[in-house]
Amino acid sequence: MATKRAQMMEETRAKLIRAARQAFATKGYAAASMDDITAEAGLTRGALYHNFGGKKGLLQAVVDQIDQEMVTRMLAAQARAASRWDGLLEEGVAYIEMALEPEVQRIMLLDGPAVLGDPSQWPNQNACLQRTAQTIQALIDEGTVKPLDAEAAARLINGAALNAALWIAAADEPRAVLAKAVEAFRQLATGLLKPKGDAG
Amino acid sequence: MATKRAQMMEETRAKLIRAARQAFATKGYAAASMDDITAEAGLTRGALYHNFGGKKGLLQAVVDQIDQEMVTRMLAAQARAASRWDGLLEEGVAYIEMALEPEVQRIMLLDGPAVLGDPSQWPNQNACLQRTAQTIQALIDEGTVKPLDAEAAARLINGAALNAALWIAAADEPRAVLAKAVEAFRQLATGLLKPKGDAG
DNA sequence: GCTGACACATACGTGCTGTATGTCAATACA
DNA sequence: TGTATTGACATACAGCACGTATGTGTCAGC
Repeated sequence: MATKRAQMMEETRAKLIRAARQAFATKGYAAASMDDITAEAGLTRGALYHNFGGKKGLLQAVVDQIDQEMVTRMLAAQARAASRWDGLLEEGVAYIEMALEPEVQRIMLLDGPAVLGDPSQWPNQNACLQRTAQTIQALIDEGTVKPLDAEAAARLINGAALNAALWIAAADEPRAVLAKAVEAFRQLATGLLKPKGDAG
Repeated sequence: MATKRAQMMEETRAKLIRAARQAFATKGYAAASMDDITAEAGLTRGALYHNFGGKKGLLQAVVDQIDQEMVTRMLAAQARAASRWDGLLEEGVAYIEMALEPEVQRIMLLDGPAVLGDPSQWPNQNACLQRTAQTIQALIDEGTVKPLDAEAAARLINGAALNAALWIAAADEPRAVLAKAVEAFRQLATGLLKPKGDAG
């Protein structure tokens, strides 16, 4: 195998990402020290700088990993839905529920945008958002949704879900608030629907 | 006058907030050093710690000030509208437009939540959000809007506007994107409207 | 088996934050 | 009016974290 070194390197990257994910989620990006992270991974800052170029690079790697996981879950949620429209709603609800997890909230919704800038500008191009935009475009094409800019609608829908999630997570009784938020989300989303019998 | 010292203190607070606002907006919270800020204000870190307790306290003060300004502008936007429903839409549009300003974006939308936590937990209680919630509650009471949780709807609407703004600000042609976003926002918001002839 | 390259470790300098202490002016009081 | 005390602010210091520059051991190629 000509890949022994490459394999080792993948392993160290994985260990660093794992430790960083833990530290960023619990302490936040600013308060998480690179010495602690690398020590937790059984390494030193040398490995970190070699593999990720710096602290921001490590955060980027963590963000990319979580983003991928979120897309997977959104696809699963959509696949369970009866119709494409229901699929969009389920995606949104799945997004809200994922954002309840402290890890997602802290890293993806708070520190990520603050440190790396606007999510839509991330190298990964924010796969979650693209998923939603594609679904909305399909709904426009099939005539279910009003003919408006798919990306704009996706941003608004995702933004609504995002803020709902932040609200829920900070609430005293997350479960009760979740129900209210999901209900409001479903109602709000109907604004995108084309009125019945419209010429289109 | 027993207020000479108090007056001086207000002046120093104002100077520090002004300098901090400038620095936070241009360089971001993390990259803005307290030495630079206080020097710009013609003071030292001693004054800063005495008046605001630390860097986070200073950010909080800046956030509160901007929050107040935003409420003022939202009230003005609502006042110009013909109906209460239009007022809600105009508030949203005003919010989007304000979020185009780098100062608002960087401080209120990125660094603020990341450093101080969820906006709804801020001491000031996020006046912008409360405004929107009040307006929606009034619309529910008058029968224009479906009977749902006003706070939930406000969070979703504000979140949608917020993300639209982040998107616009990062776009190559902000003006063109603004038009698309505002249109999508207006359409989305109709999801809150009660269907005509509904019993309510 | 030797050499070059690469992955990672170690050491050091710099800058920033927070605190502890000092100083001077303004108020209160006699 | 003179003095004591409070409080606003300045200064000095310690600790920590980041980034870089340099060193070291191990793996592929000839």
